[in-house]
Amino acid sequence: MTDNAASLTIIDIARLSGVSKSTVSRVLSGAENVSEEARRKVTEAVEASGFRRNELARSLRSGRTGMVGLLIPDIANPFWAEVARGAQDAATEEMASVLIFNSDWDPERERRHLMALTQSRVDGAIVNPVQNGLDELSRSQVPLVLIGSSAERFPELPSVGSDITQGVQLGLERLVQAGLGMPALLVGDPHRTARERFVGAVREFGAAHGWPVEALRLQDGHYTIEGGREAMKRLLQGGVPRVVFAANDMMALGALHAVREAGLNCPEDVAILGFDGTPAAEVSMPGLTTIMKPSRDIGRRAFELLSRKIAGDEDVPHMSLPCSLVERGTLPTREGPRVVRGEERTAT
Amino acid sequence: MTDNAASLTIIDIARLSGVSKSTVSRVLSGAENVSEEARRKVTEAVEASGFRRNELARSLRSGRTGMVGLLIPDIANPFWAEVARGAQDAATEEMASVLIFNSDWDPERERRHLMALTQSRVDGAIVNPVQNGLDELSRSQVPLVLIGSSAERFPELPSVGSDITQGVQLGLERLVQAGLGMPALLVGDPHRTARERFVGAVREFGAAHGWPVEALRLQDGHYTIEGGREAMKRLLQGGVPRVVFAANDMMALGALHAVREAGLNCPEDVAILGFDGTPAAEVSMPGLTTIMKPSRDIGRRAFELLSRKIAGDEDVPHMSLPCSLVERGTLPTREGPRVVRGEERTAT
DNA sequence: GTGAAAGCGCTAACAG
DNA sequence: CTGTTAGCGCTTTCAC
Repeated sequence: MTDNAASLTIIDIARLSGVSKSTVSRVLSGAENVSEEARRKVTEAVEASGFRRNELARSLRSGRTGMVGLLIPDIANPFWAEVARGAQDAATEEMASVLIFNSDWDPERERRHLMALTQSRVDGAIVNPVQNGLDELSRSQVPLVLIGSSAERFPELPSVGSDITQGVQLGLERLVQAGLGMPALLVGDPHRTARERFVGAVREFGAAHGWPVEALRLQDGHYTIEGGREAMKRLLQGGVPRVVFAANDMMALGALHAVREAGLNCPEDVAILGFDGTPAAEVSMPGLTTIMKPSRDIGRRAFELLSRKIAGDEDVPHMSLPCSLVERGTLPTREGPRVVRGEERTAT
Repeated sequence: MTDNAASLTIIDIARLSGVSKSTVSRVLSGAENVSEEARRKVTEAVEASGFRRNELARSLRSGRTGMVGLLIPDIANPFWAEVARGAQDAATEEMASVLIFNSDWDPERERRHLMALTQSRVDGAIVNPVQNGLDELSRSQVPLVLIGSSAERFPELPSVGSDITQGVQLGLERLVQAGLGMPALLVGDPHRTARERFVGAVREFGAAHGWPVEALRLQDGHYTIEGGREAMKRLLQGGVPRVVFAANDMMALGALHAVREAGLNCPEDVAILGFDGTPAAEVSMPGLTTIMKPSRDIGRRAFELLSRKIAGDEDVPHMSLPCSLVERGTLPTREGPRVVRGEERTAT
């Protein structure tokens, strides 16, 4: 094996195997119309020399890089890490790779990374938009798939998100089965569309089940453990609720702390249901029962949709992936731990 | 602004601004020897047309892609996600981007991704090696920086890791300050070099402090919550230790569960110290006091070293980054919560 | 200071 | 089936 295999070109291989560079190219890209003889000679030369085709040149010529961009708020956030992993898995299967950028929920960074993306000539991009003006990308013709609830602001673009309405229903049904009534709600940032969706779904379900929704108790708080603990404390001051449903796991975990600190027991005195599916929810005592968002699947499906769009498919749909219920210890027991899933929905 | 700005080339800009494409290229790459007049005209044309230079063509010509590869076991693992984030942050500052691949600790996958990396002509790569044969990459001349404790198998390559000896000392010093004696140890996979390092550091410290190290209690278990819980149960059967030091946070968390289940209190009856710094350790009750590995910094420094190596620096060092102590609730209190840091070390 | 010309390594017609 | 011939869009001598 040659040592500086890196600098070998297809011309060297052509010389080594006594054919033209076109033939080498054909063999390399697995074309059919090549004689066995030629294929063998080329293959041998390639293996003997350790040659690797220069993907850069190939991309320049073919216009395809085999790379897609992924623009998310923060890879260090477990939810987004799962999404990224899903996208990578799908990409790997199609021999593609993923370029990841973090926006930190900052429109300016988002804009800059969007530019970097288009310049590096990715074949397409998956983005969780934090701003309204997606001009940069939509103008630059890069095939795009949106992820997350904020995607709804761009109905013209394909998207995949979690079906939070279905998730809420799943949780609420679990509550009625356990004989619990309407939960008090712990919710986060009032500006996110996710919050409205969450509360709306609870109201709807409640109305359909004869709950006194006008008396629904809502406590706002910051989207963190501390925020959840404090919101729960405030809630407790207005009377101990039999069950609380938090819009995210961190707040639910904080609520669990607050319940304990108030000298109450979970799930005996107050039951808690979370929403997210963060790994951290597994380690609390008791473990948090929660509605899990299909994070990894979101990434995977987003890549698949993007793939279709890159291939020229005109009407790539909006997808809503079902949440699942993961039973741990913060709700009164039913028949033991299990996972309930919903069905995937697609709309164009 | 033109609509299909994507398909514009530097020749179009040349025509639009009435200069040659060489001049356009010069302006674009910020060369000095260009008249103000020309620079202005080109700049205007670029802005008016929304032109974006094709990085692919640039890369092909210049041999630089501005991309580095990052090959880690699993981006969905919080530790590696932090490492990735650190590398990305550093990369962004230098206008570079990061291509992430997951090996899942599988040598075969590692090999395949390594090949993909070299073919996409990244400028260099940061890898956590899972196998001994790094032939693929080392042969292919791609600048490389290793991360993680397994990096030591390749002394010829620059690397950055966490100083686990220092981390262990930090924890142990904290124990003696709290008046606690030699801890029982909860350790994971016997084959990883990390384990030996951990135990070795405890023995060394113990010997220096007159501990009866020959009586050191060691309990093996799987590197998970469940594994920790079971290992702790076994340990408990041989007598309740005053304090246990787990080689990783998941096991420590499991131990916490086991202690509770045995009707004991933490930290009153048995104190627990973890090692890792996973976010999940924050949510237990009490929160886990632990030694935190400098994960994000590892990623950042690795990128910086790689950058030097790409720039042609011949003697890029091995780096050992200090761990820090994060106080939460599983050790008897001292003066309240705080973080203690160590110092960074470099060796060539 | 500027333009012309020659590629970077590969793919894709187009003839044979 | 195979070789020849043009480029992909850009950078980079090399003259002027």
